Amino acid sequence: MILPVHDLVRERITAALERQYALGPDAMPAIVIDYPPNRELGDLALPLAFELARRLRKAPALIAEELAAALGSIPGIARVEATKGYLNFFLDRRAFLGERLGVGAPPLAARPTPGAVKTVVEHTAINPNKAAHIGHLRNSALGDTLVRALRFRGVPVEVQNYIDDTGVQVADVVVGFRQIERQDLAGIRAIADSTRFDFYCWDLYARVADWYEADKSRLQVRLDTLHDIEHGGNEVADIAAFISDRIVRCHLLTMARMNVQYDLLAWEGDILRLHFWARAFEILKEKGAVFLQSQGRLAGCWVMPIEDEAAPAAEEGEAPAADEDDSREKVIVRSNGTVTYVGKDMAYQFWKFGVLGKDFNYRVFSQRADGEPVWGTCQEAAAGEPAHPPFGGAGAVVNVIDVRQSYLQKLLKQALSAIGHQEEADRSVHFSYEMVSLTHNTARQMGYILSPEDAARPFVEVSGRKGLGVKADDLLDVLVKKAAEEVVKRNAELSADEVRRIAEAIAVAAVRYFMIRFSRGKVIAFDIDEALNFEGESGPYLQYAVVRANNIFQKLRDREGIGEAEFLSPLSTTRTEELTGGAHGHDLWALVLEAARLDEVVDQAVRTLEFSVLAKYAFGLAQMFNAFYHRFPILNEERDDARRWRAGAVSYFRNQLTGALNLMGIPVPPRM
RNA sequence: GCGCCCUUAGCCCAGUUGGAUAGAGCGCCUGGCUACGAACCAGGAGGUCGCAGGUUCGAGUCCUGCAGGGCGCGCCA
Repeated sequence: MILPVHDLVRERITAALERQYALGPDAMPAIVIDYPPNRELGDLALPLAFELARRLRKAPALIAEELAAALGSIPGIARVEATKGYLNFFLDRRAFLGERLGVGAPPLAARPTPGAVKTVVEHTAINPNKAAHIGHLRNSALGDTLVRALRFRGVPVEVQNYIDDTGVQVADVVVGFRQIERQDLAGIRAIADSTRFDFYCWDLYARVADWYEADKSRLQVRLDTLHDIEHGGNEVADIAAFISDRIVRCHLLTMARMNVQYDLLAWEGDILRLHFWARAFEILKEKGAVFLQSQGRLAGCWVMPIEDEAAPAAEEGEAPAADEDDSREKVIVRSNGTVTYVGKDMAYQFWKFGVLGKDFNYRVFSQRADGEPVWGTCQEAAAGEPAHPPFGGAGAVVNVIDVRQSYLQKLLKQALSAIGHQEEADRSVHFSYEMVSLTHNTARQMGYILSPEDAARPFVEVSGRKGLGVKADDLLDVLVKKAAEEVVKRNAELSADEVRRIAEAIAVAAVRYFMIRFSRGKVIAFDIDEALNFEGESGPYLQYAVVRANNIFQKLRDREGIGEAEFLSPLSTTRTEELTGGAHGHDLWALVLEAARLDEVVDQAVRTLEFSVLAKYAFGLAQMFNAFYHRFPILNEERDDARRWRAGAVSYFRNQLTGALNLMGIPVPPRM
């Protein structure tokens, strides 16, 4: 962990600037900490002198030298050099690695995360009417990694999964069962008990689309069904409830394969039945956030004015374009009195922040693999569990939803602001990401016939098409099968069960790494062959690096009967030539320093919601280890001091990369 | 029409609040297994960072304009 060192350096620099140049708190520049291009130049680099040159009317090189002299000794810092205007810090290598291996002085206390308020993260939110597809995997991989990263930083997190059980998607499957298959609840239950129900509905949903297509008048059936579902208390509603319950359970199993878990499932039906919207509507009206439009094409609708932040009010010279009469309004309640999708979302968002003044009832929906309960909202107090944990009431909310929802997410912030909760609006974050498509090659492999329109584009958009797409479980199954073949090739003695478990872990790594490695604003084209290629930059590559490191200590136990901790404990008194001097001291140290940057990288990833930096960091670290491993013998090294320092570096690297993988939800198999 | 995003090697992508010589992977070429396992490593070829201005000691990174591409802007969800 490097951030405590950063903090100490900043603290000392600030003090030195005060002493040397009488800079007050207001004049203090931001202290940037970089890394020099190589370890011979130092371990931390501060371009501070360039920043101060103009203000102090001095050459950067001179300022750097003065600061280096003024700093005095800093615990953990061996020396400070001024080079070409940079202020370069050299860490005390023995103390640094010793602390992190627990064989020397206790490490600097990690700083508390500033503003660590309870954070609600909502992700996944798959329509509960068919199997999860490949696009959902990007959502849950990003969302779950965010959750893990926040918890790593000490932020209390509540993971919610929103279940839209009252929308047209569920209604369509209900229509399919009743109109096409002529099934009643009992018949559907029998199907659910005897098939992969989410797969069954996947196909049925496609058939319903065709059924509508064949006779457009049938769309009236959909409307009637939707109406029945919203009303409740009839068999149609019971069927819808049954279907969404069963499909959600399928989704939870799929996500569990990916090591994704939830604390609470929030059901849209409960938001309706508990009249969350009615309460939110009262608040919106009370605060004047919405008004009843009396004229124009939106007459009779309750609307919210849309702020156009593109027209800055700062320009006072010109009158705002109010006379254009295009001041935009978003319909919240239709003229027929029903609430729109946005309205329901506003009520849910208000509840998340604890500003709605109402709460759900809660029941245990299912059990996670780790034994913890997954809670679900429910309507009836009688059906609820009185002793439930507190839900909602967050200080910050992150909604993980694809970029197409940007407009609506912006409206949620505006609504919070409009009802006088500016702080909640500021802490209402849309974690957006681009879509997942397929490469042409993969689309063909999945049996698509490419239209001329598709062929003209660089990739094939499929997740929006009814009944098309790649099912998440199918993808995982293919990956597991392929991984198992590779494992068997290399470990002929393993049992089928062991191979299966290892292959599952590899498949998870392949998918989760692929979903994380691209920056979120980029459309990614999923390619089966690339995902199946376990060479190069991939999740399995990372796992392999850790497995290799673990094997070293396994060999140590097998050959010499010595445990890892015992082997490393003499390091506090071992001579440090291997670590500090010699021709290759920098190689070993570079690995240690890079491994230490995990906390800094996580910090950056959370700040920018950009988890590709975590993926790339982990990959670079693994590469660095593989090169080191190849170049330097560890157990086979003859000099005892070199042997132990190398093992120490490997041990620390292994701990840190394992931690990075854990943040990405990637497990480390015992062998590969 | 308005708004947001993308444009870096043949392909696919990293590049931190602006910092030292623009980096990986794939593909191509050359070389390396004596198990701390080669799902690996070493080396090579490959660059006008979309274009044009600007700010700065310093710009792939910030600002303005332009071009190409994607997405959004429903009394759908």
